[in-house]
Amino acid sequence: MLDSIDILKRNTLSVTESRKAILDLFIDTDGALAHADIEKNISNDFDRVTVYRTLQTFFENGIIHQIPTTDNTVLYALCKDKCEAGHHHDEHVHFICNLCDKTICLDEVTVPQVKLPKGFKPLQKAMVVKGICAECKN
Amino acid sequence: MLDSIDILKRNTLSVTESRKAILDLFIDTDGALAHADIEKNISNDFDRVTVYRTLQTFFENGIIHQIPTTDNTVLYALCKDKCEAGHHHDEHVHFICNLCDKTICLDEVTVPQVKLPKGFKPLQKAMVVKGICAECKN
DNA sequence: GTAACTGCAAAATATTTGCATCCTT
DNA sequence: AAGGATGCAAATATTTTGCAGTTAC
Repeated sequence: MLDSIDILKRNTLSVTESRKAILDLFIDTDGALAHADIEKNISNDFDRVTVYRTLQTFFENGIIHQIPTTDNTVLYALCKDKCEAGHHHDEHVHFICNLCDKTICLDEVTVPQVKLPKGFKPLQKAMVVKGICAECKN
Repeated sequence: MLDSIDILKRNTLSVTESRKAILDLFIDTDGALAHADIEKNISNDFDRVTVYRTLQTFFENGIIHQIPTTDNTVLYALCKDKCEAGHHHDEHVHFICNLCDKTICLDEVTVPQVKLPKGFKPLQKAMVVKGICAECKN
């Protein structure tokens, strides 16, 4: 089981209330979170600025990764063990449900290779699929 | 050759200075534009609000499509002929160059199929590849 | 002439920065 | 004790909304 304190220590980050709370929220959430989601769902009230800085720190340390969106937000989701700072292994597909609006990391589904035109050198790739998730299908 | 007036008429939108200018900018740009890019590069000065509303209108009419990003912006790019309002055929790969920072529509590269876990129903998909573009490669 | 588009003003929202204080190690 | 993290205040930036005047058809 994932433990927020473990994760922080493993990344040599000091263990503070806000970091624990935000990390716990990620652990408890089966999906991605935007800044606004965190503000809305966090138990204790932390300063908005703290949330920004915490997300930034987590991202820089490879604890969370970003998911591209088309709505002026950035979504973040927990990285799996293989992620490291600066070298994310988050090339899995992300699924956004049109009904429940959740964004789910399909960790087991890797982004397929794609043949690019001559001269293009791919370094990272991201894939986002929208549709109906397994929960809402029922 | 693409003509802004044609495009507007084809979509039964009235032909105004701002719409022509913004559309011309898209036509002249080999790549995607964010709201900020438009404000920066447009010749005449249009109100910021007009740019927002124009992008919205173009998007709703299927003239431009959105490209997901991880930086609190939305990128827009011209749709090819096959795009129609409400039913975009923009499932091509987008390439973001780490050097020149341009976002390029690889119209000829379609987003590959991907096998999702049981129960997930895909409706749309997007793929963004980062790396070095053919221009910067040299 | 009429409907639609634009610009302006202003409100609402989101993000960043500096600094003093507090907390973790 | 020292460095780093937080909260507050404030500056900056972004997006939305309402309304009056203007323009396209």
